Amino acid sequence: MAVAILPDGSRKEIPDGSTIKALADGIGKRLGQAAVAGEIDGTVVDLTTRLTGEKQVKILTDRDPQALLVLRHSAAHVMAEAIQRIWPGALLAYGPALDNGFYYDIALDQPISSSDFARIEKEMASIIAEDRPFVRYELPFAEGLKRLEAEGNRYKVDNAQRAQQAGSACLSWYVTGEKGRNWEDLCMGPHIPSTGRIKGFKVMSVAQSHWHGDVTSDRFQRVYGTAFFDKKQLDEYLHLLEEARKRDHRVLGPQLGLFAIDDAVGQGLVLWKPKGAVVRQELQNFISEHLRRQGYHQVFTPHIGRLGLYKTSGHFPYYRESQFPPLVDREFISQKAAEGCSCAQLSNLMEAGEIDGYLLKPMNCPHHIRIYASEPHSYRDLPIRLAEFGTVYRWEKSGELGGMTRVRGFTQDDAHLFCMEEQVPAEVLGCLELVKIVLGTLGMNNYRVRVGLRDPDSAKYVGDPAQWDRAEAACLAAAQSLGVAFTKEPGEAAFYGPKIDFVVKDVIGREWQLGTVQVDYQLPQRFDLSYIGADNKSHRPVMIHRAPFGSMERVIGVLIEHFNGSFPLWLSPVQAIVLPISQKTSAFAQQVMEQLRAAGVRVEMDDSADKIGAKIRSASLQKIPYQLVVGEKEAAVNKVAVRHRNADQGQLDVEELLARLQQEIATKGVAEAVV
RNA sequence: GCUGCCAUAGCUCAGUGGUAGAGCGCGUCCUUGGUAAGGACGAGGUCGAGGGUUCAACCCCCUCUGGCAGCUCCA
Repeated sequence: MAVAILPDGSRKEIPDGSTIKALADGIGKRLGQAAVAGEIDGTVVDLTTRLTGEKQVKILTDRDPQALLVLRHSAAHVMAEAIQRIWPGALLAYGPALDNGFYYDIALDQPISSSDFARIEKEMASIIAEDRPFVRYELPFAEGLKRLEAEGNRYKVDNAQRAQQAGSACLSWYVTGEKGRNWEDLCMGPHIPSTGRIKGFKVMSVAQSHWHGDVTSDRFQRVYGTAFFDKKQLDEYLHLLEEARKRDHRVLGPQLGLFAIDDAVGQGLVLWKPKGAVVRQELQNFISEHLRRQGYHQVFTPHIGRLGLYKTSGHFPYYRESQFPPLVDREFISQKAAEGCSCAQLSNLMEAGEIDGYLLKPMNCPHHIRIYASEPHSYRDLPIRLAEFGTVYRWEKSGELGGMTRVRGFTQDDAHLFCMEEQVPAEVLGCLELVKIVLGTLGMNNYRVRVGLRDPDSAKYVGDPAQWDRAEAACLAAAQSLGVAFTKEPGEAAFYGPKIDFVVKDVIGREWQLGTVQVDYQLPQRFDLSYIGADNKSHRPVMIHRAPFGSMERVIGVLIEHFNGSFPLWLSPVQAIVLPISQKTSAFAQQVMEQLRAAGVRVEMDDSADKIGAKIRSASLQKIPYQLVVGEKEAAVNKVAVRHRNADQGQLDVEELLARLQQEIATKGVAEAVV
C-alpha cells in the first residue's frame, strides 16, 4: 500500500501504484472531477503520476495558482500545435507558462503578425473542442536524442541535453491525444488531463526573442498568449488590462496636461507642462522639508562637467555606451584639424576619451564630491550630507525608452553623504527611514526591499573584503530594523559597494524600482577624499548615495498610474474649480475664486457658456478634487455647494471650506477614493 | 540596438492608385440652464520626413524619424 498524507494532515492508504487521479476520485467524486494536477512532496505532477511509499500529496484544482501554470503550459502546447498546422515548417524551441499567460518561442522565417492571431485561435479552439488527453511517454536519453537529431530541431536537442545535464532520469514527450496519431512535443510536463479544460484563451502578442536570451544567437518569434480555467476569468483579465491601459501615464499625463514628450525636442526628453510642474514642485518641496529636518544641505551644480572629471570617477570611458557623446572643445577640434586629423581619427579619440571637452553629466556624484573636496574637513564636520535635485542625462538605447519611466534626461532627488566608516550604519538607517516616510506619505506601502550583496565568487567587486563585510552587515541591519520584508540578493551589489533598493507595487500590481541607497568606498578613493580624524591624521571618508524617489520623472509617472490621475489634494495641479450655474453668478464665483486663491489654494473657474452638468463633467474628467457650484441660492447666503471627488458635500461657507482645504493639504491626506 | 506592428485634424480613429472623412475637442452665435455631454454654424490636414515606381501615390517599394510590444540592457 502507498500512503498519501493530505494537506489537512490526514493519511490515506491506497494500493501501491495508484494514480493521483484515483486518489482524488477516492476522496470524493467532485474532487476527482475538479482535479487538474497533483503535488507530491511539493513537486507539481500529472494526475496520472503513480504513488508509491509515503508521500505528502496535494490535489490541485482550478483554484490553485500552480494549477493555472500547468493549464497555461498546456495551452502553450495547444498553441504550438495550432501554429504548426498553419506553418508546418515552424520549429519549436521553448514554451513556458508565465504569471499572466504563456509564450512559445518559434523559429519561422515568415513573420507571424497580429492579423494571424484569429487563425491561430481558431485552430486552438478546434484542438480544445476535441478534448484530447495529454499523454506522457518516456525514452532513455540515447534513444531520445537520436530521434531529436533525426528530426533536425537543434533547439529541442539542446533542451534535451540541458535536461540531461540538469540530472533528469530520461526524456519525456507529451502527446496531445493518441501516440503516433496526434501532435507531440518534448516536454518535462506536467500537463492538465485534457485540452478541454482550457475554457478561456487568447493569443495576445508576438515579439522577437533570442535563443538563450543571447542577442547574437538565433532569433525566434515569441508568441504570447493567456489561458484560464474559466472564460469569465479571461474576460476579467482582459478588462484589467484595459483598465491598466486607461490609467497608463502615457495616456493620462498628456490628457491631464501634465507633460509632453516632443519629437522635435528629442526622444526620452520630458517637457513638464505647468500642471505637471506643480506636482513635481510640491514633491520637491516635501522632500526638501525632510532634508532640512535630517540635516542635509542643498546644493546646485551644473549639467555638464569636464571629461576628465568622469575619467577620474570611472564613468568615462567605462560607461560611455550609456552616455551622450562628449561635447568637444572647439579649439581642440581646430587644432586637430590643423594637424590633419580625420573625422574617423577624431571619433576614435572621442571614444577613448582622449579629447578636451565636456560631458552631459550621467550622475551627480562627481560634482558633489568636488564640493566636498573644495575645503578641508574635520571629523567634527561629518557626516556632510549634500542634496540636489540634480538633472542627469543617459543615452538609453532607443528601444528602452518609454513615457516618463525610462527617459534620457531626468532629475534625481539625489544626495551624497560623506561620513566616517563607523557612521555608516546610522546614516544608512536614516536614508531608509526617509524613503519609508516619503513612500508612506504617498500611500505606497506595498513595496519590497532588495539588499544587493556582493557575490563572493565574483571578481568584479573592488575594495577590501573586511570593509565589504561591515558595509553589508550595516545594510542588512538597517533593512531589518525597517520592519518590512526584504530579500538578500547576492551578486546584485554595485561594483563599489552594497545597495538597498525599494521596489514599489502600484495599485494594479505592477512593480517599479524607485528609491535606492548605496554604500560606496570606491569614489572617495578615486578622488582621494579625506578628512582629519581625532588622531590628527588623514582618513578616507565613506560615501552613501541615496535617492528616495530615484527620479522625479519616474516617480511621477508611477504616481499618475497609482492615483489614476486623481492626486491627493496637496499634489493636485488644480485643487478646486468654481462652477457658476449661469453668468448671473459669475461675479460671485469670481469673488470665491479670488478669496481661495489669496489663501494659497490652486483654484480656477469655469466661466464657459456650458450648462452646469457639462461643467461638472469636464472638471471631473480633469480629476479636479473640489468642484464648487455657485448659483443664486449660494450667492444669496454667501456659500458654495461643494462636490468632493464627485460626492455632494452640501453647502459650506467659503471660510469653512478654506479651513477644510488647508487641513487636507497640510496633512497630505492620500486620496481616499481613487476615482 | 534587434524583431514585429504602427504613423491620416489638437485627441481617438474610418478610408481610397484619380490630391480626404467621423466623433470628441476648439471658435462664433443662440440659449442663462441646478449636479457627468443644450443647440446651430464654422475653422482646422504638405495624410510623419525624404527618395523611388506610375500619366497619376495618403494608398505600392526603399531609407529615415518617431510610437507601441517584446528581447537585450539599466552606473
